[in-house]
Formats: sequence, structure tokens, C-alpha cells
Amino acid sequence: MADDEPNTALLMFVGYRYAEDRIFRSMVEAGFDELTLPQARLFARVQEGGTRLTDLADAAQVTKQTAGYLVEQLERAGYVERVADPADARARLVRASARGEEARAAARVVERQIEDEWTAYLGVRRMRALREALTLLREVTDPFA
Amino acid sequence: MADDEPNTALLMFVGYRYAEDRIFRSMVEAGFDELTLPQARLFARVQEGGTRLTDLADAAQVTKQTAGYLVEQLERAGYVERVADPADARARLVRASARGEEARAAARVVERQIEDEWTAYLGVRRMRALREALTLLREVTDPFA
DNA sequence: ACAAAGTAGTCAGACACTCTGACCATATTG
DNA sequence: CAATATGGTCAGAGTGTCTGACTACTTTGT
Repeated sequence: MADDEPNTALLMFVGYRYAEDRIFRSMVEAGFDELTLPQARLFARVQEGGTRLTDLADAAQVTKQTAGYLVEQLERAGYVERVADPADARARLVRASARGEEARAAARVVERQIEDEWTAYLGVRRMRALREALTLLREVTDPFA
Repeated sequence: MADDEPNTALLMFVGYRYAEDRIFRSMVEAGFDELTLPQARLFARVQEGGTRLTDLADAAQVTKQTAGYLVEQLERAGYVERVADPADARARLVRASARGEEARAAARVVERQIEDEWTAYLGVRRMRALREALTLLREVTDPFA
């Protein structure tokens, strides 16, 4: 994939990896350690009101077994808890615990910081164009948009 | 990370994952199976004239031990070969074999296809703006630009 | 109403990837 | 030429990932 004219997807990867690394590192520094990258990725998909394991698995594009394993680790580390789904006796909802919400808030701070830095570097106009193009592209690239 | 206003890095991830998945799947279909995603990612970093293990590891952001393991798998599957580095007796250059070059060519076809589809979807102007912004951003996000 | 099919989740087992730490061989530097 | 740095390997442990088989509950079609 690496060429003299790097393809667009690879350019996206570079930006994504930078942000992910930085957010992850800041989390560890802030005391949210015992958290691995795969766990954090899954955790990021947990919605406000709670999310089913299967939905989590779909969103993160892993099998439900893998999602189950990661949720177990997250639960053990105190980031999520599982509650019965009132709408379906088979299902359990995974939702963020108090500690989980703290972690999410910490992550969001760094996300905004990166966003601001990028805007400063590119200028408001280019940043808006970037987000517009990426958002449009999402319609044809995200199966769970 | 998932919010009502998804952050830019996450949008990048969506596009990247789509492209990677599609390229990888097409490779498998084309008979380049026995190739895993981590192996393919490393392989994509192998340069024309050969690349040292350490450089490969840096580029892919894994340890040299991990890179060594992946290269061994790639070698066993016939995608790369290792030759002595004339400039340094400690080092060995990893370079694509004939089969490896075939695989690379196949990947490039799909890459171009995706690029073309995105251009068609966004229009030439938006696609150019996207690439421009991503390329600029790379300067502040890629330690190995 | 109820049998058939589908969906949510778990358990077990195997394999791949990744890391840390310790080490050897060759290069580079003071 | 001794000290330090760099390229790479070996060993061992932990984590993540998958496939396959299973249980329990829900939905659907008659």
C-alpha cells in the first residue's frame, strides 16, 4: 500500500492511529490503566442507555465471543456493568459504570483537543471540507452508519 | 468515542477499515490466502529494494520481535525473502518475492478501484480537498512521514 | 396455540499476535 | 581499541481472535 502517491485510505489510517494512540496514552497517564486498546475500542461503542453484546460485536466488527471476552475484562476492571434487558430475557445490556463515565469524559477532552489542533493547523475552511468529505464517504463505507 | 457528532479521527477510521477489509478480502479471493491481516499490514511496508526488519517494525509500529515473527510467516508463505544487507553484516533485507509482487499488484488494482469510486461519489473537487487536508495533516501525525 | 426458525449469549478449544527481557554479533564513536 | 549503540534472535507469557457446539428465550407462520 505504501507508494509514492499514498492512497487516501492509508492517509486516513495515519490520522486515525495518531488520535487513537494519543487518546489511549492520555488515558493510561490519567490512571485509567489496566485498559488495553481492544478493550478501549469496544468500550467506546457502549451507548448511553446500555448496549447489547451482539450490537457491540457488530459495531466493533468482531465476533460476539470476542466481544464477550472483552466485556468480561472491562467488567472486571470496573468500566462497565451488565444489567438485564427489560425488553428481552435472553439479553443483557452492557453499560458504563461511574468509573467508565469518568474514563469516557477524560477521552472526550483529548478528542476535542486533537480536533482543535487539527483545525488550527488546517484552518477552519479545510477542516470543514475534510469533515464534510469524510461524513459523506461514511454513507458508502460504514455498514452501521 | 461514538457521539452524535463523531470526531474526525473516527470518521477516518471508518473509511480506512472499509478499504482495508475490501482489499484484504479481494486478496483472499484472488488466491492470496494463508495471509492474515497483520501479515498483510507489515507486507505493505516492504519497500522496492528491500527493507530492514527494524525499519519495518518502526513503520508498522510494532516491536522488532513482532515484526520478526510476521516476516517469518510471510517468508514461509512465500511472499517475502530475506537477503544479506551489503551495507551491514548484522542486517538482512526483507524484500518481496515474485509471488509477493503479484500480491502487491493485485492489491493495487483494488486500491485504485476504491479511489475511483470515492472520487465518483464525492466529485473531483471534494476528493481533492479531502486528499489535500489528509496530506497536510500527515505532517503532524505521522512520525515516519 | 404451538411448532419451527431465529436470535442473544456462553463454553471450550485452538491459534495468532504481541509484548518484555535477555542475549549475540556487528558497527560506530570517543 | 574500549565503550556504546544498533540489528536481530530466542524464550516465555499474556491477550485477543476465531470456529464450533450448545442453552435459553423470542418471533413467525400456520
